[in-house]
Order: sequence, then C-alpha cells, then structure tokens
Amino acid sequence: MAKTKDDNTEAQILTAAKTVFQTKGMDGARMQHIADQAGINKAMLHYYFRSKQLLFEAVFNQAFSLLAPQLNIILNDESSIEDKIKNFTADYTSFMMKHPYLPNFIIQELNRNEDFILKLKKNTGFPNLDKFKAQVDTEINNGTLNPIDADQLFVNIIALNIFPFLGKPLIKAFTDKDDLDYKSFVESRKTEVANFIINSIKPH
Amino acid sequence: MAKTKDDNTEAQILTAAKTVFQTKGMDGARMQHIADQAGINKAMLHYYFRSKQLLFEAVFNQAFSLLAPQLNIILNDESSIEDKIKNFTADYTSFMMKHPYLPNFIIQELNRNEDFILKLKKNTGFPNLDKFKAQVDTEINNGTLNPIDADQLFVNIIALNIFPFLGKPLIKAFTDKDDLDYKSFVESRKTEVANFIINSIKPH
DNA sequence: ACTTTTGTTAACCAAATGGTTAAACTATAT
DNA sequence: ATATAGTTTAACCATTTGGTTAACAAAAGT
Repeated sequence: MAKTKDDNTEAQILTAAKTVFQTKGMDGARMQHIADQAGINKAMLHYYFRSKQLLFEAVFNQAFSLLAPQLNIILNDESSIEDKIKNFTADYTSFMMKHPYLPNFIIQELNRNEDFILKLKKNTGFPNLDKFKAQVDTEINNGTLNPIDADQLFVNIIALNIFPFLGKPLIKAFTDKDDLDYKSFVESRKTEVANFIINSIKPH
Repeated sequence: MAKTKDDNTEAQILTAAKTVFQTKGMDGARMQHIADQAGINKAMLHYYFRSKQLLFEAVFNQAFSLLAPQLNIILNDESSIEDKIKNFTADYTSFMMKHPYLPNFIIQELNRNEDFILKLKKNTGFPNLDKFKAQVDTEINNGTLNPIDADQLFVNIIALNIFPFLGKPLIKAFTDKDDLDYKSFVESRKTEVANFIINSIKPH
C-alpha cells in the first residue's frame, strides 16, 4: 500500500502527486498514475486541482518551500563563514538523503521552464545573498578569509553539496560503487566537503 | 542538389532530434516536432530509426560520446594533478559553453532510467578512475598533495565544473545575474575553480 | 529498357491522455 | 425527515501521439 494515512483527500492527492512528479517529471507523469497511487478516482484530481498544470505547481511550490529554509542556514545565520559552511554541509546533506528526488526535480523543472523561477522570486522568503556577500567581504578585510568573490564561493558551496544528488547514477558508475557504498560516500561528505572548502578559503 | 538532400537525411534527423531531445527530454519530445525541425515527413524518422526509443538512444549515445573524451583529460593524461585540474577546468567549461544543454540532458536521462548507464559502462572508452586514483595516492605519498580520498576529489572537481550548467536558472536567480552577467561569471570560473581546488589540496 | 531497391510522402490508425459530465453518495443543517 | 451543499465515481469525449500503410519517386542494377 503506497497510501499514507492522510485524513483528507486533498492531502492524499498531494502526497501521491509529489511522488509521481518528482520521479517522472511533469512530462513523464500521468494523471491516472497519480490517481492510482492515491487510491482514488482520476476525476478527483481535477475536482481538487483543476488541471495537471495546477497540481504540478502545487507540488513544485511545496518542494521549493522545503529547499529555501535549507539555504537560509548559509545565508542568514549569525555564525562565522566557517561555521556556516560546516553546518550547511552537514544539514543539507542529511536533509537531501531523506529527500533524494528533490534536487533533481527542482533543477529539471527549472530548466524546462525558465520563466517559472520568476514567480518564485517574487515570493517573500526567496533566498537572498546580500547578507552572505557582506559577511564574506568583511571577513576578507579582517584577514580571516582569503580573497574570493562571494558569488563564486556560494556557487562552489552549493555545487559541492547538491551535485552528489544530481549526478548519482554517473558518479556510481565512474567510481564503481553500489547503493550502499554510495550512501556512505555521501555520508562522509558531510564533513569532507566542509573541510575541502575551508581548506581553500581560510588562510594558514 | 543531389548532395545536399540525398547525402544525409539521416544526419539531418539526428541533428534535429538532438536539438529537440536535449531541450525537451525524452518524455517532452514529440516525433512531429523533430520531423518539423528536420524539414521532413514524420514517417522518415521511423524509416531510419524505427522508434522514438531507438532515435533517442542514438542521440543519447552521441551526446555521451562527446562527454567521455572531456573526462579523459583528467583521468588519463600524463601531467601532474595540478595541471590536470587546471586544464580540465578550462577545457570542460569552454566545451560546455558551446554545448550548454548537454550536461542537463545526460543527468536528467540517467536519472530517469538508471539501467541505462549499465549499457554505457560496457563500452570501451567508458571513463575509468584507476589511473587517476593511483596518481592521487602517489602525490599524497610524495607530500605534494594533502591527504584526500581520490573519489571525493574527483566528485568535487566535476561538481564544481558541471553544476553551473545544471543549476543555471537557480544560480541566476540567487545571484541576480542576467544572461550576459552569467556568461562572464562562468567564463571566470575557468580559472577560479582550478585555483579554488588547488588551494585546498596543495600543501603550502 | 526494365526491374529492383531505396527513399519519401500523405493519409490513416489504435492507444493513451488530460479533461468533462451527470448521476450517486454522504454529511450537515434546517 | 428533507433540503442542501460537498464529495466521489463510472462512463464518456476530443485531442494528441507514436507508429503504420500503401502508393509514389528516384536511383541503381541488369
């Protein structure tokens, strides 16, 4: 039984839609498949969400709203850059190990429809780099950080953390790991990645 | 006249199919769209490639065979790790700026069908990490490299280089860049990324 | 010349797909 | 109890989609 114990039908639909959209993508997902997964009639999907597009958007927005708070660890926290990187790397990796389809889903759908992110950007709570950039510049002036462009550093941090979830099949093949090996490989990145970054940007 | 048309209908189809599949993905691509793009009748697609699946595989294999030689820069070249990283970062980024849909296409389709990479792995010329790993270990023993797991280093290198092409819409939104800004941002990564990595792994 | 093979097209087809409808069922309020 | 509003279902519909067919055109053998 894929059916979760949700009392209301709307939530059941969302749960099923999340599973199907995140694994198949918008184009690969089928309304009938979502209905089957939720154990209800296909007409209910339209009764509650009107169209595939609107159901998809509900799922996408929910997925994105899970991601944004994760980024605020690195963007709007009060600790030092070094601590932020350590915390973000550990927290983000833990979080994504629980939601492995999330990164690929978001990346894939944003690439499919570039206009889509404009709507998200209008939301309050859309991640903002201002504070992070100011802090990086301050620490560079203090001499506690090697000179680096804050945007570049930010991209490096998220690249190192997100890529293992995007490129899992590729990395598994290149490094000859099975699923279990890969899990512990990612697990060890919780500290490895932070050390790798800090080693590069901290003077010594 | 005889040359332009007769010579390469098959190639015209492949070119059109490449464009459509790489931008829309397998599920989003339409045979009619590919035929229109190639300026030919839809039945020709089946005449030359039998099915959507086989046409897709032809495109995918061709795309993957473009990627593999790029990786050999870092895997099977004779230079030092430091030079390899510098060369790979510059070359790979230049190459991907010319084929911006390639990374996302490959990642997306490998995630859609995990079995797919098993076929690729059987090909001769599938990237192999053995030499790279041995070299990393040697340089660590020589004291010319800080201790690091070769698999982790490899993933870090490709993550930092590939991610800007996968996450372009996301990064553009976070860092508030238009397409032109983004292009020069990626351009500067040709050296930034190499320096970032080398700074982390070279003793000093 | 003519026969065979290869390339090309328009028309067609069956299945799948997102979406609709009208009727039936359920709970709630009066 | 009965009317009302909300919920659910099976059957249906129009369109899209990958794929086929049969006839036709152009080379290529012979």
